[in-house]
Amino acid sequence: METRIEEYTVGELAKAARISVRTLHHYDAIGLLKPAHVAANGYRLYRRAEAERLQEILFYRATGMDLAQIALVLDGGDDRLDRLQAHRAKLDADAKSLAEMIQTLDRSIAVIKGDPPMALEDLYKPFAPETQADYEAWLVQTYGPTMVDEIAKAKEHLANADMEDRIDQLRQIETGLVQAYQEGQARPDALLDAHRDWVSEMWGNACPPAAYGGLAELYRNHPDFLARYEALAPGFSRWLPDAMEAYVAGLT
Amino acid sequence: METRIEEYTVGELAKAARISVRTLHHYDAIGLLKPAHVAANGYRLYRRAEAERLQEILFYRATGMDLAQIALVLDGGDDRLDRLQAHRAKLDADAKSLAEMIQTLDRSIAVIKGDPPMALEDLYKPFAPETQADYEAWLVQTYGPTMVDEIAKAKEHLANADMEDRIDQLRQIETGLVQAYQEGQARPDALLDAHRDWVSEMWGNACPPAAYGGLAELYRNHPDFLARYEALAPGFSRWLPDAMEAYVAGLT
DNA sequence: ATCGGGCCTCACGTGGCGTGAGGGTCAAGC
DNA sequence: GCTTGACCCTCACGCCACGTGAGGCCCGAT
Repeated sequence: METRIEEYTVGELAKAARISVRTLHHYDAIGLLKPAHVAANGYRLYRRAEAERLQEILFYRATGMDLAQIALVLDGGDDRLDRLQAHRAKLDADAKSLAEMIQTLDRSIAVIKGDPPMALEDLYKPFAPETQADYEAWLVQTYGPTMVDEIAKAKEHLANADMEDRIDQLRQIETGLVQAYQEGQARPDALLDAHRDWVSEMWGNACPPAAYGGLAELYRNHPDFLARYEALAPGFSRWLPDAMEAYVAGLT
Repeated sequence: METRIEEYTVGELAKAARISVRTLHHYDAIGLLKPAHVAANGYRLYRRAEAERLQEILFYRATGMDLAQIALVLDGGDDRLDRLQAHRAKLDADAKSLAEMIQTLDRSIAVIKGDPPMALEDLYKPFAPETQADYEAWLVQTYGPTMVDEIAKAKEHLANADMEDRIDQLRQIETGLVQAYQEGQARPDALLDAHRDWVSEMWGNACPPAAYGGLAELYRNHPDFLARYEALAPGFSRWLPDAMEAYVAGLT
């Protein structure tokens, strides 16, 4: 009873690792995992070294790494750590955009369900809790802390009764903008003037073009605004920031 | 001066929507967005209705929805809400698996950096904070609250000095298992007997086969365990749960 | 000799486009 | 009226990680 060297066929290895035979063929084809040798009949034969390498491959695959990167991590030189951290950064970015998608979708679902689409009052009085943080971060980064303080002061001047009036004004401006969008107007500059004035008053009588452009960016990316403007008319949430930026560009 | 009906060519629409012409061709090809009509020269011509539909498409695309689903959401009947919620559920699942990937990868990076790979003491004394929650949730779901209480009681009997001894024992068992793995042993039953005994004592002298199998599942999925066992030997983190389950299956 | 279950090599399909190749169309300037 | 350059068109292959046959060889058991 002679002891053969321990070797696995594709089927055996695939079963042990709970993957498909095709996957092993694929890894062979792209050079990621070659069999220890190929028998005369063409059969691929793997040994323990290959089985271990396969497990490593699957471990990294389970973290979402693509096969080319896995090959580099396993065979590359000293920069394993760099590559892993690069991958880690990518996962972070993915997680971030996923979180944004979820928020946007949630708002949309709420709107369709008939829940009030995040009342204007909440968006602007002064700003919703989550919105507030993003918004202030952006303000500070762009204009420094002074601006934020000024806005805070300006807001205190607005009594509640005033606020309702102002919200009504904004609603009218927005209705006009939606009409402009639906009629296909290219440059609703008069309405945007009014909008910028409105924002300006909210910000303590200052809204330089760059700030208005920044606000466009905020509208484009923030789930609360996105869902609210999308609810006004399909496509409006994407049109408005574009129009705002075109308007800013036109302010010579 | 006759007023032509407002129409956009592919290039104009693409530029306005900040997408590529190819994308419009693609949407036409799959029937997601057809031009209002095609001119005699073969040019695609879009009107405002199509422009709005495009904006809707892009809005949903930005939430990660695939084109077939978008078509259903836009053209389908009353089940818009269902489809949106189904998509929402998928995003949740994605987010969950992404979070697991990130944790696993983080542990691995920490190990490579030379940080202690999450000390055994922390994993088992009694359990790390995060691990604890998952673990208890699983225990409760599987065995009911009684079991959890019993384990808590059993743990109190273990003084700190005892604990160090026990950790040493576990380390020896694990070293043996790693050897078994690297030598390609198919059924390291004796070692797994020892391991189950060890676990059993931790759990107040009870570790039925099903519970041991459940532990295998925990090892297979939990980032802390994954990274720790992967650190012992490449591939070991995947081999061990398999071996544990085979062992359980063999307990007739 | 036959049968069932491996193993092999093509080779196309998936999704959402990118990126040419090769060729018609249109407004403007000469 | 002719050229130029910026549009437009239709194929058609490439990407990534395999799934899923199709068609055929190999091997041990009956």
